[in-house]
Amino acid sequence: MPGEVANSTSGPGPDGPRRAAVLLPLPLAGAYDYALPAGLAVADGDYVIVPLGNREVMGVVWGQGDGAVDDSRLRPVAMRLDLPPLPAVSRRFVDWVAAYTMVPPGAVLRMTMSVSAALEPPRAVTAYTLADPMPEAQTLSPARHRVLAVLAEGPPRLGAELARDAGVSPGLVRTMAAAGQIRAVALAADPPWARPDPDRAGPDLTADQQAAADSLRRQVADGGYGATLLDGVTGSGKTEVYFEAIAAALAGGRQVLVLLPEIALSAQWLGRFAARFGVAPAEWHSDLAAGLRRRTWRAVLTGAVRVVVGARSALFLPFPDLGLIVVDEEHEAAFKQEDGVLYHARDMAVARAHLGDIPIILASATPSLETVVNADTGRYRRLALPDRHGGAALPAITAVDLRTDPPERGRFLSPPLIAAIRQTLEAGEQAMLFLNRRGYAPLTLCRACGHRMGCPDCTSWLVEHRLTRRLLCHHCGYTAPLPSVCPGCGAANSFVAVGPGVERIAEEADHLFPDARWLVVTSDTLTGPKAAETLVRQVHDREIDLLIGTQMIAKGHHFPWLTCVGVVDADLGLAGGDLRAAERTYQVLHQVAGRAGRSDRAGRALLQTFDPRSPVIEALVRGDRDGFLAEEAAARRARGWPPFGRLAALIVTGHDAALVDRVAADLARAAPRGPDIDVLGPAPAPLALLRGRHRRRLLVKAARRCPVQAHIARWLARVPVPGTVRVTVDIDPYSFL
DNA sequence: AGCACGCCGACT
DNA sequence: GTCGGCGTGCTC
Repeated sequence: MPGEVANSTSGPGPDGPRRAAVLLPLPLAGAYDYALPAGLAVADGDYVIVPLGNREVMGVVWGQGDGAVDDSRLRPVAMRLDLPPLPAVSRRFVDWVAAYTMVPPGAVLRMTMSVSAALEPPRAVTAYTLADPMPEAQTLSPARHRVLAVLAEGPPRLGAELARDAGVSPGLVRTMAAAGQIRAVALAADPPWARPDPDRAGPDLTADQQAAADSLRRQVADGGYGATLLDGVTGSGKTEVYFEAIAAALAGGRQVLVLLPEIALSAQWLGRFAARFGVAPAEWHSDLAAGLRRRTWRAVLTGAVRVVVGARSALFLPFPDLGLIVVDEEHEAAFKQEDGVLYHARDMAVARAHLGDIPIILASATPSLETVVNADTGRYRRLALPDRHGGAALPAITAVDLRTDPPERGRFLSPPLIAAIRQTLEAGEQAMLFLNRRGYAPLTLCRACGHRMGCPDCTSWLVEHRLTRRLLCHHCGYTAPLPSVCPGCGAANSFVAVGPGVERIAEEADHLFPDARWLVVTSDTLTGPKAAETLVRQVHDREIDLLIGTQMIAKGHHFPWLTCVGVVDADLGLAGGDLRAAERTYQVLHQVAGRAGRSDRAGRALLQTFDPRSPVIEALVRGDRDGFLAEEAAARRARGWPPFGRLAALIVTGHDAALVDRVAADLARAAPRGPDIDVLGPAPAPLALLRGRHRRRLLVKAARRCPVQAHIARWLARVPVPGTVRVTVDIDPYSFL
């Protein structure tokens, strides 16, 4: 109401100016207080523009202000934006995530507002329609006639569209408008969002799928918080099952969020969604075009968008009426954000569901141990889909012992694997070679002096990439051409490539199978949704015989003629001190193996390993996922590791190694210790030097019920840290680098 | 996050 | 002698 004075946020006293706390999307310690000018009424959640220093920034009203800053220092709120407020549940979520991850709330708010010009009103666009009066026909060229003919058929058209349909240049359209031969009109830029239709008939479900779908539908209809693990083997049709839960939420008039680990590779997912609901969902990910990003963000806030599918950042969209969250491939490490605000999107999604009092579905063929334990203890419900859709069998997995069946010297494919691929190709079927390492060789050394090519800014070797003829640091992106002489001794032609990357495997495959049409698939070669689409089509049309790739080829595409998968180095992920190394190796190898034989053709997978007796390899060969998880759970319980205990990492970084060491040592001395909490370290991080900054790590190990954040907050408060040294807290770390 | 203020090398 | 590199500190 214009001129209204009383409102929910003004404070504190009757004498001073009315004030409002405004949270800014910046890493400040908390909300700042601003004065409310007479006549401006604001409520919690309102988007406002406020002065900050010599600029103006957008923020969100966050309560009434605590009065800690003197009235005289207050600056006035510049304006309130004409937008629906940030919903209360989103505000509580921001505060909750900030407290949990130990970052300033403004840093979390930034993730809910990460839209350039999000708050500008929709930009009007120019469209064209027939002029009145019409120009005299005989004076016009054929091209101009075509423009008029297109416009005569219907509503005003956008310039680019009109030009395309009339087969003329966009310039001609503008020329005609300037000459008054057609008329320019302003149109609202935001066309309405198509609504997914929950009542369309879905695909036929098996009895198992139907039972699971019915159960999920009931839960969504009943509403309220509840987490469900949808545990289905590869190819069991999990997606179709949770689509029914989405349908139920849509039928109830609620919004839905689906989180996927890799939105770029989800063309097939989008196709299935469109088949079920008639239209595509709204997408949300980091490389959305600016205009679409702004439009999508606004439409989520106004409720015009009903379903969003996105990467982890979609979790922070301002849904006013979210009724269901689905996290697909919930075990994926890609859900852990590893820079900026360090959070795990799956865990935060569960918290979001809790705060919103709505159901959440976690889907996976190889669920994380965390989720499995939550299901076992009854915190989560479990719905199992044990059978492959259409009765297709899981591939037979065998281990190839590299000690008894070694490759030729200087090569990486063993005789049994070569034979299997040859057989597959001769049968006219497709094969895949998996190696989770980009480039040609992970290490380049000088045969003459032993010099190893390392990154100047990181503790890591430079990886040779033959496609680009360069050395590349996979940690910081440093790149340099391969030098002509050794920087250590000056010898020429002395470099040897040590170890394989996918490019080297491709070279070997090309030599072994000269007639096969092969393709290397990595993040270097598969750069966008377009490229992914092309790849899928090429494999589908059998223009490719052999795929060679990294993790990117492990993802859920169904290729009916792909019947043989070779894992070049099954031991690769097991090295290093990562507590989830075995679990992750199981998940990724299971997923890769599952690419083979998904239709009526039997598939097989061969794992090259130096340790076929390791629990991971044995479990994969036996197909004993649950046995593996039980063993893994027992081991972690015995050591008090997650999910039976809690971890947090402190990473101390700075340019001055000695100073970093001193701060890390000071922190260790002041560390909290007790029956429920212990601190290990400091140790140089495995990447002791990253992007030119020296790193030391401390690891906090605590009991499950220990309030780790409170301990860490008190701890950091009693250790002075110079400004040049940064201490980052990683709650529930996934990476130990 | 910006943006200004603050001290040390290559230019007119 | 200045221009400007980015390290450090502040923004209600």
